[in-house]
Amino acid sequence: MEDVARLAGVSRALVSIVYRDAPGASEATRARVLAAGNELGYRPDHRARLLGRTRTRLLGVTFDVQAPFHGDLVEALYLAAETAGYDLALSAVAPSRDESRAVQSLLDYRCEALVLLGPQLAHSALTVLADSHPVIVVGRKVRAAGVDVVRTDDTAGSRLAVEHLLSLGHSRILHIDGAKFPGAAERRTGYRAAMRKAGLTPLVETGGRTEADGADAAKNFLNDSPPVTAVTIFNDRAATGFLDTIRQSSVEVPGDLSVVGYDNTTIAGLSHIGLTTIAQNTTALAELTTQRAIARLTTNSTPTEEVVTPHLVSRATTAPPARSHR
Amino acid sequence: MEDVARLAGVSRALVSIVYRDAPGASEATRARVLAAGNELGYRPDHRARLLGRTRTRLLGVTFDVQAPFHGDLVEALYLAAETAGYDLALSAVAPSRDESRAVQSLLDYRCEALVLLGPQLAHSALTVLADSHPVIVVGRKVRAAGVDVVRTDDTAGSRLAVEHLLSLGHSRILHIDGAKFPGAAERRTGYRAAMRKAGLTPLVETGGRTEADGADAAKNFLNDSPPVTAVTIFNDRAATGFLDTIRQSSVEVPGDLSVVGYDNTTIAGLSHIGLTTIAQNTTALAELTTQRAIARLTTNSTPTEEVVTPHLVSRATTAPPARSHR
DNA sequence: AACTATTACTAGAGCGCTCTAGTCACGAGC
DNA sequence: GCTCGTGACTAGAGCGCTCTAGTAATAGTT
Repeated sequence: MEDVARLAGVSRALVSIVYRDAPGASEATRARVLAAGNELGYRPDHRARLLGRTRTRLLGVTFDVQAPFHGDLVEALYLAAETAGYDLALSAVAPSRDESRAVQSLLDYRCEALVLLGPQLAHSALTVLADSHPVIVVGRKVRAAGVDVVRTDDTAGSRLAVEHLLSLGHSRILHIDGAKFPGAAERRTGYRAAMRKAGLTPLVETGGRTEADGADAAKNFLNDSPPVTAVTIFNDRAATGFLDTIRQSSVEVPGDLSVVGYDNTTIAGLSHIGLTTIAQNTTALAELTTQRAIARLTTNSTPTEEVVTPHLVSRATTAPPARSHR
Repeated sequence: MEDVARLAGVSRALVSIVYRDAPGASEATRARVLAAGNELGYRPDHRARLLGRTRTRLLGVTFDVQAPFHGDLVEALYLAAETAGYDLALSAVAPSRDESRAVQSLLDYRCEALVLLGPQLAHSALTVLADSHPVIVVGRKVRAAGVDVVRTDDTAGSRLAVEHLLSLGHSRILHIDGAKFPGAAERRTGYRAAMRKAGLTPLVETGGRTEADGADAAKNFLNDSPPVTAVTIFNDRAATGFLDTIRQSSVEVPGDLSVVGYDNTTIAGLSHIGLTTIAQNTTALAELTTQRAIARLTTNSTPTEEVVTPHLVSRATTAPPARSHR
């Protein structure tokens, strides 16, 4: 920085002004400083920059390194944060690295706010964190004090799935749930409500969130062969596992059985899977997340719960029920 | 820090010593300082820490947010880096965020070394980076000047796949390659070499790295129905796409067709997929990567190429060829 | 001509640590 | 009794920025 200042014939402060795009420098010198900087290959030291200023404008994000949906969200968050003039610090959650570890490392970097993607942390832990920092939980409905929540309206999402199937003519619809994972309860509720509203009896089987969980559910399904013509499944990962197993049996999809997933991850859209699914609006989720974080940081806004409406993406795994099953 | 020092009745420097676990403090005061720190909830500011010290001990890692194999590697890297006393900074690569962006942001944080997972950067770009920092490329064979490479012996991996199939009695084996992606050339070469060594004629079809690429290859395969009894595929993602499509046809796996993938990602091991695959040793890759980074940083070691031996994981997608095909 | 505003710029403190160069006390060695 | 070494501790500069307060010069007002 010193060198750039010298080369451009200005003070260090002026260089700082130019590189921050702050007012207080004429166009001429601005150009001169940037030219000097380029010549010397100068790039401001991000750490020092953060140290010096009162606000770090750093958003800490924890994500599951194995969840494709988190990948989509992270990408959207980069975009949203950048346009708002904030920076992202990533911290991965993995089997050998739990969430509290991930969060601690973010705090050590003095992130101003914590964005937790589908966290499994206990309510108490969330409350403790929220004491000292704005905490934005994404994709999980929590009622922890002082915590912002940005999530998809999962109840509505499940309802959409059921309504789609109803409109195709199905009436015997099974739901394979996500056990205790974030969002599972709401998706179960939405399914039940939509079924009752249609005068039908809900039927729920326990599932999970991974492909293996979906495959297990499929095995049970093939064993029990319940009299259903359609299935809504907790998420796309479980749905692909389910599909994969079902397709190895004599049951045809969507001929004998329609299947609806949830999340609209990249994998659902692949032509050979062609999974009908409920799309979460990652862009909206990401934008609301950064908006909330910034509101909490810059105004005395109190935590809110933002709910984003999902929509259905119809692909190849749903069709009217076969005649024999009607 | 000031407060902790005051409470413990020592100087700030002493607090620093204690928190760095550096020599120069008696056990008694060490305990006193830590107690004071705990009471005040003190955690050293990571940014300031990095600024003050000459070495940042920060390893920058770029990874693809959608590649499950990268997820596995990142997890292993956290472990390896931590035991070596280094810290990790993650920067995601995504469709809307290219590698040079990801790398720049790491440099702004003054990472000491760059770890690039399966980078697609041009040789020239790598060389430029390597001019100013140790660069460790993981999982791609590059011959760029000054760049360390840590990778799996992909030629050997492909050979393992072919030998496994040969030992089961196959002789008509097709390879669906990974086009221009990292590792594709070596895997193709290994396949060809193993086939020739067995006196057989290599047969290669163009594939890719995603599930969709694998599914496309499967469609072509079903159209052309080449006279083969086994297929080795570039990676697990493509292999699952391939399998998924094949399983919807009348072709039985492994009855009519054996399939071998590559990477041993979590998904390959799922019971319903049961993909026979070539396992890369992520732990070894991660350890060698940090070792190399540290060697480059602390000694005047010149770049090397470290090659890790893969092994075959036999699951349910391979079996002896059906009689009709022999 | 004397005043205030505004623009362009600079000096220097401060962010929260680390680290070098010390000081001080105490015991060992001759 | 003197030096020397060692372990425990401290003072204060420095890391590379930002930011407040201030100066100098020019323009606008009455």
